Amino acid sequence: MGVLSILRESGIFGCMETGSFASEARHLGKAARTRAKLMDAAVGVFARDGFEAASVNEIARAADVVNGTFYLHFKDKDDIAAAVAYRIATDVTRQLDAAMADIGDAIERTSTATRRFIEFMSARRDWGLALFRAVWFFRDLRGDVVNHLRADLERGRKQGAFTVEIDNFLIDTFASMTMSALFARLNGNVGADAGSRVAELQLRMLGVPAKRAKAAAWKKLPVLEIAVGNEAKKAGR
Amino acid sequence: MGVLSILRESGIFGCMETGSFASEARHLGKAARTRAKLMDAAVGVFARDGFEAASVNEIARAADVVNGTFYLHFKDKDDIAAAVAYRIATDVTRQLDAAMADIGDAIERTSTATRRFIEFMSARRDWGLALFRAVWFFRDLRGDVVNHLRADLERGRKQGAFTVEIDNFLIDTFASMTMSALFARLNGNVGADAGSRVAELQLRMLGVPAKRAKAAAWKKLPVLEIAVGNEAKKAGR
Amino acid sequence: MGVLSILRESGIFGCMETGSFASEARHLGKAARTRAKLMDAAVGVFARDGFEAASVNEIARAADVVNGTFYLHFKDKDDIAAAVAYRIATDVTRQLDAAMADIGDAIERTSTATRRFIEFMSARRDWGLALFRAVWFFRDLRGDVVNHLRADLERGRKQGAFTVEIDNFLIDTFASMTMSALFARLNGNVGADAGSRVAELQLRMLGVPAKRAKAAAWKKLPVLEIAVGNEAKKAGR
Amino acid sequence: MGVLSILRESGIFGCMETGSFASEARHLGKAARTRAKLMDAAVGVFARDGFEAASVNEIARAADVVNGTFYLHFKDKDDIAAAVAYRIATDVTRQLDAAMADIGDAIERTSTATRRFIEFMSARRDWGLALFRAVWFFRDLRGDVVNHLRADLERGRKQGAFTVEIDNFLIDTFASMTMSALFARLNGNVGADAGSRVAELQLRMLGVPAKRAKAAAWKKLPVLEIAVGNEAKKAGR
DNA sequence: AATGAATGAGGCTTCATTCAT
DNA sequence: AATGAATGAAGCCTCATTCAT
Repeated sequence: MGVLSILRESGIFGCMETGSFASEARHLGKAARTRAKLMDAAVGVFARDGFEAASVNEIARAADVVNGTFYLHFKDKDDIAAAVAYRIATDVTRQLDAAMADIGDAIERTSTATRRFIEFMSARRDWGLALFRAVWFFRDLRGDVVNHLRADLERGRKQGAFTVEIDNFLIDTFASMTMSALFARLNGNVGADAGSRVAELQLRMLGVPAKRAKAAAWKKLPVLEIAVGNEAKKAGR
Repeated sequence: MGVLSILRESGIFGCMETGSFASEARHLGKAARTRAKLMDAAVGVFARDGFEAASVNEIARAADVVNGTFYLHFKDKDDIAAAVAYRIATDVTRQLDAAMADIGDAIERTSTATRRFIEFMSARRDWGLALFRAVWFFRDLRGDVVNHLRADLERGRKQGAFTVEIDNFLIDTFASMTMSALFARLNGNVGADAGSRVAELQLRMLGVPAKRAKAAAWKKLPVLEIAVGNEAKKAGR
Repeated sequence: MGVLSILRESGIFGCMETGSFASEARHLGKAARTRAKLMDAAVGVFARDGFEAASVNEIARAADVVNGTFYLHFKDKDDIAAAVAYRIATDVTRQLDAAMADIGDAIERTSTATRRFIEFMSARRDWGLALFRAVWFFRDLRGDVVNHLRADLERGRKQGAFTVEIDNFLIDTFASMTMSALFARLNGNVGADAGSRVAELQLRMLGVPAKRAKAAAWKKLPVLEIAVGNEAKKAGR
Repeated sequence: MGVLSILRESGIFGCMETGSFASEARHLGKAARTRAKLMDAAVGVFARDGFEAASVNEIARAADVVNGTFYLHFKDKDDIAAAVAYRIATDVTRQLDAAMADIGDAIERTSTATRRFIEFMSARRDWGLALFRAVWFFRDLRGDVVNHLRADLERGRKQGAFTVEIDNFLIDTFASMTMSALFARLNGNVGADAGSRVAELQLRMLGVPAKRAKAAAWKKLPVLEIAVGNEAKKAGR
């Protein structure tokens, strides 16, 4: 079974009408469902208005509960933002892990991480935009993701594939390139190849020869094959 | 006269007590002086509190005028932000132009632009932080600066120094790397070599051979030489 | 049996962990026990936060039941306050009655009532503080206690011991002196002799000669003697 | 000229329609007038609802300004309460001082202070009720008044007129008697002789012989003579 | 030009109370 | 009997904006 089918089964690339959190909480208690509704609403409002401009009232309204209900579930705006950030970080990390479980080569891993991250976050438009509008409050998201990234970069360094020093500065630079590409993608300033484009640039920056960089960054990801294929569907479920 | 001396005479690297805008407006009418005071105050407040959290009252208080006076000069917070952004963009552009007036080589120009920009914005800590805290409202700042950048990148492409396609996506990526380095610098996460470090990475990304990239990015900038000596003026370039 | 042993057996001077009301309701139905738990909690919260600042939610939390349960037992905060006040008034009256059953002399009765009241309410710190923090809502408490007081004062008047007119104004004044002493005691502004001190002042005010007033107010109360001795039991009644 | 005529001329016993603070601020700036209006309104609301139940919104409404205006003049409810308490304390102290300037005998001073205080506070019904409903927040009021009281009591002790020890406990008891009488007066439970009645009781308590106590407490205060007489006006000064 | 008092909308938060389970 | 989620009114406070002086 291919990578994307995993994603698919997890419901992540499914329809978003009811909100990702809410649909996961469908079978939980009432409180959990309301909490999830609020979190979905918060993501939406953060995405639309940005974190600062978002108001608790607005989040509650978007979640279709009265404002008082909000405080039954969260202490304040920071609280729900932290909850959302944590959930997104967890989800992203889990998905990337799954998507890259069987890739050993550092060059492949590095470019795949960038491409999958952008793919994933643009599929969940609200998440991506919320990230975009509230970067500073989604700081936590960085932790895990960055740790994985660092590991891959260091592996590449040891394998001799990358010729730059791996430190926080490099990682920040690398990450900001990915973010910039994601934002361009979300804003419609670039097509579906945003991931490949930026991945290629990143590899070049790291010291990968141009040719190899292009090959790795544009290599078809198993995903696509599975997405269209027939036997995939069988395998799908 | 050398590059830095231009910067110096412009008062930019001097002390900031009275605020950059106010000191420039010293000889203008009272209205212009108040307007400048407000703009300086706004930069400071944006830098300290971020754009969203900044309040008109706070800006007025920081400018030492009553709140009502604000509205004599600006329509609202967005208005003053735009004015500030425009002035900063103009200043930055002018300074970079001056600093790079006599550099012909695209590789040199590109890396110098990045390094000077970071140098300049970290010297004017408030400007940098305001940019940092209010990126979205300083969007306009991009316009001019980006145009110059595009010109240099295309020149490099034509000269055969750069081997990537120059389009908006590349420019965004390039700019986000510079920004990321500036922010790291302002936050104290990296030393004074932030400019060189990121410039080297940018050149590698653009296709400049590692050795050449390192040489260009870390080359001593004429600045210092020019600042002290007389013959430096000759040596300047 | 002596006076204090009555107090002791009633559990009043014992430890307060479970709350006075709750421990009395130990053998009643579940509803009664919950009601008692709520009343104990209410006293505690009134004592800590004052009546106005106390919230139904807080009382319920302190009683370890959910907020909805409160309304099964009381209409609102006033309702539970009234219930608490009634119970406290009843208890106090009962205890004072018991403690003074065998005292005939009006001077003795008057000073003993004041001293016992202060002793009793400072032993039950929560009750005293609740009284202190919610005087206006414990108005009802006055009724019974005041009636007894009036009887003693009038008796003293008839016996010729007191030389002032006994009316509501005098009783209010007398009561406010006792209260003031209790509050000073609860606040730690005066020691265990608060009762004797104020009783002496009250007797002087009523017209009792200074010497006699001092003697009556500072006379050792039977309590202690009775509490330990055996013959005390005889003396008891 | 007699004491009361001073009070009268000061406008204090005059009509209260516009509020004591506001009428004093009539000739000050707009801000001061609004501030005074708010303080008058606050006294009224405290008197009606008590301090805890009073809301900033309600005070603003009573002062006929919008709620936002409140915060232009006071930080919060505590702030205005402190301002009001300070003003009342100052006024009361000043009036009592004036009313007792020429009394030397401690017995006279003590009973006059009590009687004047009650007279003064019941004339300013709102002040008295506010004191009544918000004792804890008018703590500051005690400071000055109590210091004067202490001085008079100690003077009496030294003169041999009082035979009790003068300490905080006694002063608290004494003050609570005065308060109790004031409250009875405000509630209509006692007539205009409340001051004399309680003053007599206080003197007895302090050790003044019954006869002397009665004489001092019920002695006509110059006020009354002046209020009615003609020659008083001459004598006034 | 500037002042600064006033406005009123809107955000945050708590809490008494109800109601379906 | 008890639960606990939800409600919505009401209180607190800030702030952009206006306006008379």
